[in-house]
Amino acid sequence: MALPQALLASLLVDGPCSGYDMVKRFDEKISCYWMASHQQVYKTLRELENAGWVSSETITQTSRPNKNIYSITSLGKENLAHWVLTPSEPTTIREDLMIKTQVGFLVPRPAILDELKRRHQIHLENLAVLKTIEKEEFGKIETLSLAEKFDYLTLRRGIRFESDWVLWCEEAIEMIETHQEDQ
Amino acid sequence: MALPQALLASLLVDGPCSGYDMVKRFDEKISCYWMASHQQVYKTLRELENAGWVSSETITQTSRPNKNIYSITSLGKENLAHWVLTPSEPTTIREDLMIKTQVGFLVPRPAILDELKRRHQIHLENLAVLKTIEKEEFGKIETLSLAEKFDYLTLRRGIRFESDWVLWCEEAIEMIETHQEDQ
DNA sequence: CGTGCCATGTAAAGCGTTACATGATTCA
DNA sequence: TGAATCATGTAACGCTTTACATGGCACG
Repeated sequence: MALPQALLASLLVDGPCSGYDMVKRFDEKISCYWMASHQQVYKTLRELENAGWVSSETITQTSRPNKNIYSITSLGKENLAHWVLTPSEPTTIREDLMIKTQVGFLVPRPAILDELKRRHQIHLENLAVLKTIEKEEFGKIETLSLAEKFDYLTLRRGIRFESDWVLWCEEAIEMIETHQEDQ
Repeated sequence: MALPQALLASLLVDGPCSGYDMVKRFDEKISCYWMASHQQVYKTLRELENAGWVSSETITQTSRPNKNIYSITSLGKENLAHWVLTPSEPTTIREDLMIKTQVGFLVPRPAILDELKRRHQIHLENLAVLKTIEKEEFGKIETLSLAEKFDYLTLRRGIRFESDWVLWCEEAIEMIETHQEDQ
């Protein structure tokens, strides 16, 4: 629902960039709270330009395809600020793994344990990436400006989210592994 | 993507029910990991019946509309077990509040603090509901059967999820409130 | 010589939300 | 008398995913 605003926010906080660069930003940092395919990103950037919320400059390249560099306009900034003031409800959740866990008794225990361990590993890796960013970009919290603190808080949400998954996986693995059939 | 399986799982774990009842299950318990509107639920149940994964029985009522009670079939159960064995990737996240936090410096501090406090309250309330279910339905963990433990783990995921939101909101409010402009 | 990166796009199908619709009963 | 509950559905729109498409350059 708020992909346009996610793009505007990135252009504002991290500066102007091309659609291609934006996709990379999503893959790296933004993915901890938003996902988007390249098709969506390119399309939405064009729509934002039609609406006058971003402007673009084409950089002609010889040995590579041309780039369109997008920047947020003052109109886009106004719109974004206005949107920030509207309340937003928590995202609806859709987590396949929870369904699988709920009916885990249908399959052999090692099968579901393998899946839980795989997920544990994925979230450990995601967490490691985010913690590296935390260390490198937000070293001394006290010295951060207000804008940097806001940016830091989004990273903190990602770190908490991944940590929480890691802990749940550990709880689940422990509970399933130690279960005794004799009751 | 996995709404059919979510419905099958509910019919299996919590027993046969009507579309109307299923919507209530979603509102109550399932919502901690899946959301669905009544339109989606009714439609998907009909599709499941066409596929032979559920069967239905119509209960004629006089002073109320008729009910269709759906039950999972053995074919449906087989299909569900097969699906459980396929790996699933973490859900893509889409959280409006994170975008708002990231560009929170665009609006007056009280405005963003109000929104953070509102969210804090929402997650506190969600958490309270889930903890009540935990106490009432899963009192002594050691005595649970394996199937009950699997069911309990999905609830634990919901509890962790809401707790984590509460803690992040507190961290965010603290950080924004105590920030001194003098740097 | 194959794989991956750069850089952008179109088209179709599927999924989800929003709005609209019915109609009796129960409760404040 | 107005609102909420029971019980199910249709229709339109918009968002998201998946598949398909191009074409040169760099690296091993």
